[in-house]
Amino acid sequence: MKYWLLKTEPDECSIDDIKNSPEQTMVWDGVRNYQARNNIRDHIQLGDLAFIYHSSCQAVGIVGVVEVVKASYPDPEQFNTSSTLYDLKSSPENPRWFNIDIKFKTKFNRIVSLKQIKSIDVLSDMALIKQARLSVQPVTAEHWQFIHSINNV
DNA sequence: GCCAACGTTGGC
DNA sequence: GCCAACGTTGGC
Repeated sequence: MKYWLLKTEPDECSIDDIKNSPEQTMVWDGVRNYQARNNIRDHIQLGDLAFIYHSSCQAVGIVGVVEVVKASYPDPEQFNTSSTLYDLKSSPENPRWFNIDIKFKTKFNRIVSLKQIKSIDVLSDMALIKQARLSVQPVTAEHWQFIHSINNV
């Protein structure tokens, strides 16, 4: 089992939106970056866990955990000409973009803020810091556990 | 809202 | 395949 971090703008989709969805499950779509796509398509597996990270908002940081309940499949919206996610250069025979489905697991009592993460030596080599714009990124078991230990204090 | 960082596109 | 121009992300 692997660990991940998924970025989202809470105005679009927050941890509460996931929690309040039917079956507490939602489609994770809209990823249009190749490295993030590769992580979704090739590496994320059923049963993996992921942090949800709120970006571009007042309180930036990790807010909870979700579980991958469906492995990658082509995003149907890339073929929908009236969708903002439409991609002219993609085809059903050779799809470019992939979704997963995720299910709410836990919401942290307190956010683990980006500021906190940046201030902790052990976490300084997280992709979150080193590769600030990667919206779907792996998290090591060490970092995963460390962040949980912060939250539990 | 600004703007630095950086990913993508497209001409050559 | 290079790289300038352009577009987007995301912290502040």
